[in-house]
Amino acid sequence: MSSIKDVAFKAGVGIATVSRVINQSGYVKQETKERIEKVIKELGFKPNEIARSMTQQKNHIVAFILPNTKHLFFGELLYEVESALYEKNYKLMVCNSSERIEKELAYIEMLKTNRVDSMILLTNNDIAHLLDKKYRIISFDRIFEGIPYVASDNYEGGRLAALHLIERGAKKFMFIGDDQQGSDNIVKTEVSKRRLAFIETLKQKGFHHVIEIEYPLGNYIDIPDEVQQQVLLHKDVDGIFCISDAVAARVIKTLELAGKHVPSDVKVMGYDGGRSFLNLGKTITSIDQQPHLTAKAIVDIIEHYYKNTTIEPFQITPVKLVIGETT
Amino acid sequence: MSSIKDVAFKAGVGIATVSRVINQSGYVKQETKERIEKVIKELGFKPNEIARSMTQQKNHIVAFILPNTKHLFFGELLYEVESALYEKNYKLMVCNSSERIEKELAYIEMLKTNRVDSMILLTNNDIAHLLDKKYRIISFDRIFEGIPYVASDNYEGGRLAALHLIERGAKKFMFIGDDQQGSDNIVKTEVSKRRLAFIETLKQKGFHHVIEIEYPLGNYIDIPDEVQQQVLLHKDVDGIFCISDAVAARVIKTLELAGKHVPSDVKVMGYDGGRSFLNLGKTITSIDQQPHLTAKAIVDIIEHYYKNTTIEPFQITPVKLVIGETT
DNA sequence: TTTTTTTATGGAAACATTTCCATAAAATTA
DNA sequence: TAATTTTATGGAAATGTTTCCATAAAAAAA
Repeated sequence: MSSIKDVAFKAGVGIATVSRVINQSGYVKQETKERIEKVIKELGFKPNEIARSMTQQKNHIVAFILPNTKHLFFGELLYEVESALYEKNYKLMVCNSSERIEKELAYIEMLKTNRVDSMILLTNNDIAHLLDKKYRIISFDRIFEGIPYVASDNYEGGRLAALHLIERGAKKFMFIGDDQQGSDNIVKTEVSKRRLAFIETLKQKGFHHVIEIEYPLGNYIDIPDEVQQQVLLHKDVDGIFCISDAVAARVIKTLELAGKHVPSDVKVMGYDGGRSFLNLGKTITSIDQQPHLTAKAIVDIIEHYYKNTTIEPFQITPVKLVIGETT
Repeated sequence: MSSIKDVAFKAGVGIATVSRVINQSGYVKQETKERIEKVIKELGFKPNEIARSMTQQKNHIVAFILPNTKHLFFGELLYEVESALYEKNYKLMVCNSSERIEKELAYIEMLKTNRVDSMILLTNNDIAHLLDKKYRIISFDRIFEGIPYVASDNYEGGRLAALHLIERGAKKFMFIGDDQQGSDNIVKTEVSKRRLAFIETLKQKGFHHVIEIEYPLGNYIDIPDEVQQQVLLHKDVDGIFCISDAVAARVIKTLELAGKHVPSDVKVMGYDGGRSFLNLGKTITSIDQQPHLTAKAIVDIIEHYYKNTTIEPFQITPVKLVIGETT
């Protein structure tokens, strides 16, 4: 690979002049510029990004720590984030933490040693104290002291769910979601507002009793048996709001295996947009977090980090009710 | 951030000696080594990976170009590849090409300018001619001249599917899969062996007529209406093998909406392991590509690139029949 | 014309490492 | 003891850029 030196030599100029042409900075005579550009083309010269990172002590790479790309919602979010970053000429590095704090820490170390530009963090571990303020960190859906975050409007999501289930005639409600009594190092999440809004909205409409079922955090794929048993225990429930489509799918299956019909006996809602293309049965009524909007907000904050030093503390993006066949 | 210079100064040694300690190379007196290590700890020194990349002209990053992380199988594969790379201390960069050749090319450019170690390529575009042999490229499931590739045993997958459907009593078969008459720039894929093996195996067992239905390549999420119509046209078919679980799910839904029962009327198989956690209805009988094995094979080849210069031309990993409720 | 400003250019330092080479001390062998 | 080998160390070059600074030519202003 030819270097800037080769270009300078062949064009009969100094390397500083070539650098100015590449970066379109400073003064360069039109004639000289054209000559240099011609040589660049001839040699097929491309600036070495590593050397550039060297002088600038940063590398135009954004790292994304998330639990697991196997989870459909995360796959979608990853897709949207990568697309949005690509537009701005950033590269994306991915870390599946599997919720393991040691892997998260290893990647944070990488953030420092590789001079990664910024890092998007999606975790339930409280690692805020390890994050020096000088690093550009954006949290998704989790609130860490002093760190900007992006989340979709979880409160509105919960509210829409409540209103929709009421509208469809449900009278007795259940919420199935994250365990709020988690261990010490679990951080405050925006997600918890789904539950809050659901319950508050129902209360406003005169429904004061909501059955709440907890399931262990971080368990994105398998839903524990005890949750399924709990679901079947409350036979009079006719409106269920689940923390995610994945949970909703399991709940629906549990109900149907037990002889209940969805939606005529029980209406069930999920969360994440019901976009599963491997959906064999009914389409799920769901709240769409519109990951393209959250991704855009994340990238906006990353850009913001560059232009201003004052940082937008947080961004809440709108959600949307998607009506399927389960309500 | 403190540099190797700071460490050298504080420990009263030259920077070359510190470098030797960091890299465990050359001679360093035990006593000196301990003193340096103490200083490293005190200063919290971490070697700057960008500077390291600078001298070595490579950066311990592997890029993965794939169509779309929203597709569950790709999400799984990505997960496994990242996990396997992490063990070997590589970082993973992700590119969703959306099958757009210009985005693939932009990332290949990046491979060159960023001195990325190696690149995993999953594409239907024939971009082999653009890939200089000096770059470390591994192809997944696609065959490019002179480029090593990894694929799961697609032939065996097709064979297992045929045998299983026969065993379950099917008599009249259908295959639904990738359009083989694609445009010029579509490359030879390992995937095509699924179809081949399916048909050959059926022939061996005395079933000579298999209905083949094509659907446009690269269409991972939506399955065209014409495919659905074709499926319903052949009313006597009782054994269907689909190119992926995503396709199978749609086919099953199509059949059931038309009043056919799966599996009593028609047996349907998919491909990719049937692991959809948003599976509302039946679990799908499928061929598991065991992405953890393909991921390991990919990383093995990447490692191989370093140790030997002669390259293993390809690796075929085993598949597994997973029996669900659709056969 | 002289002075000032603007335009144009290149040399060299800096970024943080690794590695080659030279040198010297210590250990081993003759 | 002398010669050789092994161990130990540091200086300096090299990696490919950007950027600061100096210098000079050209253009504008006085």
